[in-house]
Amino acid sequence: MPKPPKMADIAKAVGVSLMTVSRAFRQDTSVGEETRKKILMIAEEMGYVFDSTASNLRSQRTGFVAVTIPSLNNSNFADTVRGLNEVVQVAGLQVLLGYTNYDVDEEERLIEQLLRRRPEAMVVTGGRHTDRARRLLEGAGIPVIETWDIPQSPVGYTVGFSNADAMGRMVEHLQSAGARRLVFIGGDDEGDTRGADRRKGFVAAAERLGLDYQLISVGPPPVAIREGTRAMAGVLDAGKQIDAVACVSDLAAFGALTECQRRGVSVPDELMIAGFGAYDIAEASLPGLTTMDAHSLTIGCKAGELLVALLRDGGDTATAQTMAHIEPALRISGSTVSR
Amino acid sequence: MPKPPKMADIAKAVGVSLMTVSRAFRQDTSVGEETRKKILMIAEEMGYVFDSTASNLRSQRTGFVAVTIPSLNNSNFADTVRGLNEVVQVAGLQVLLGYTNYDVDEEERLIEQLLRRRPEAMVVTGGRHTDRARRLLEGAGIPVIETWDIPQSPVGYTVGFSNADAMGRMVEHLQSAGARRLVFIGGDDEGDTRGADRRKGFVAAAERLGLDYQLISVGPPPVAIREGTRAMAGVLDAGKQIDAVACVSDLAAFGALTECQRRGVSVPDELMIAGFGAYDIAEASLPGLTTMDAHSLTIGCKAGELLVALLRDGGDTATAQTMAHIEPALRISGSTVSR
DNA sequence: ATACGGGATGTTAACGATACAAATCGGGGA
DNA sequence: TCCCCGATTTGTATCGTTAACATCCCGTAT
Repeated sequence: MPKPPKMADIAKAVGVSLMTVSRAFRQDTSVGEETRKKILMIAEEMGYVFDSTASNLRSQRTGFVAVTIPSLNNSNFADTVRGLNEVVQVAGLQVLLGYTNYDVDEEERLIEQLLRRRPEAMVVTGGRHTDRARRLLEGAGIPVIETWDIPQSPVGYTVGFSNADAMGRMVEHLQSAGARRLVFIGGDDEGDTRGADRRKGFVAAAERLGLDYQLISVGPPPVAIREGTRAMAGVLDAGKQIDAVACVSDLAAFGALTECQRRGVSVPDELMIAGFGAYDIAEASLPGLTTMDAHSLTIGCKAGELLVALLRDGGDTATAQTMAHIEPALRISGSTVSR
Repeated sequence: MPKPPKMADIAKAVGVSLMTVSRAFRQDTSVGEETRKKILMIAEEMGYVFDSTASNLRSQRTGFVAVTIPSLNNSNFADTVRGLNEVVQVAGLQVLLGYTNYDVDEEERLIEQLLRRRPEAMVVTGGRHTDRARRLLEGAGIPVIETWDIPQSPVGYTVGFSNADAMGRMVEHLQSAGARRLVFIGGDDEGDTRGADRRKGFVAAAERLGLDYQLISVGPPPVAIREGTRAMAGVLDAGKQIDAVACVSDLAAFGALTECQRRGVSVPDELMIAGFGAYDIAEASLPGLTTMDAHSLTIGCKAGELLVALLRDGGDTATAQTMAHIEPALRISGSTVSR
């Protein structure tokens, strides 16, 4: 098999210099209309495919945006990545995605792995990192955006909200709907700071409002439908009288809901159920799930826009605010309020 | 800000040659135990981060695996990517993901975009491509794997199944469960060959078995919960007597199911509903959804294993079969059979 | 003692594009 | 007619790493 052609080969074939070919492949540089057309035509004929690896090295620009998320499945992060992707791809950037599996050590490995690729910006989920990960991020010399959290001491930029406050508002809603004895269903806190914050917010609000409460942990995140079902079964088996269940995610809430239905427990009349995240299923289930819309997609879009602006201005960071707050919205539906 | 250190700087600091540093960062090359330890220590101290862009260029290896999928949201492909990712990442490969949005022209653009990054292998969803896309894939000189389909004339390797046959089996199941008048709910075929094949399989089986049927299209894919709800509403409004609804995906089936429940139509007694894809929701809903498990995760894993093997052997393709068939499994549940 | 082998290290020249600076070419104004 | 200007094109060095080959050192077989 013959070696694939490179720019020099095109140049020879067309009868121009290497540099002219190079510029013909870029948008804005000055090349004669004729020349460019000819070059592109011959390149296509010869089956030339531009080699970014060389370009990346020489220009010191990769067009990569590195993104770390805990998990793609059973989580809102997929939406965030989608929003981010849509925004950055029109700017000619390519997302490099990595999964931390809710583990900060894994995150550290991942961040180092990704930084080797010389991304031009880094978007991470959450604000808790190992010391080394922090050092790596700070030393990388690229914009860093932390999402889904409001860290106490951010590394760089932030696009997020307070998970604790959001869950607190949910508890307030449950109280105002008449609930006095609550249960929180969530995953292990280990590594999932968002889940942990929601639990903390739940506890804080419940105590502030003088409500009776109990916490249930179902194991490592992500907390999906199955876990919600199991936890609900446990709660109902225990036989303790309760009024409302707040779940760390809509998936768990949906699992809890179906378990109730399976056992003939009427929702919301006998028991209210609340979720988190505004998944599609919250709207579709019967009854609909009351949930907290964290605007996952918007978080991604905002992060993307911020990042594109930062990269365009070339470090002229004055234009952008350091901390974007995306206020979650309470969506009340049939699982906590009779219709 | 001082420029980030490179290998040469480490070399100087440690007092060895550049090459020794380079070797120290790789696994298998011969470097003295002492020397390596010292190099790694000083590198860490100096905050050195390996630069793959240079390595990629010189070694002509990127460690990238390019993957194109129609959509990450509301689809099985997320699982396939997850499986693929898990397998290839232990081999030190990084997935480069792109979304075609169920459009072959978009796919062509994407494939070219991705090939510029010089991936070492390419995994695409489906077997239909533009001529140019095909040419690009064939000329890239890397292993190409088509998934989720069995193309008539594959570009390279295949990991998939016959969507038509799978849906045919579903129709057989519905018939044997007593259904005679069927409805198929799917998206526009435009670009979604998998959906189109399922519809074809539905039609073929229905005609073969002498069943009455009707086809409903709900617009461009992905076909999610909302679309299922809407389509079901349309069917019920039409008032025509039917026995079973087969959906192109579990999400649509779930939407259809909840719409029935909203209207008091008993499933499966008055109407059977079948989905496709074995999403979590199929198991969790009440009643459970009868579905066709296409083994999305397995498809990804198999593709990953194949690809890792191909890359290790360095083109010694004799070891691997060209076409891996992953037989879907029918999962019968409460939405088509009374329990 | 000499030759030999193999592990550890060093030297040089790429990989394929782009930054930067310099050269070429017409054409309009003095 | 000559010079200068902008548009277009060219030449050369270089991005940071690794392949390929050369060298050195030391223990062991002969």
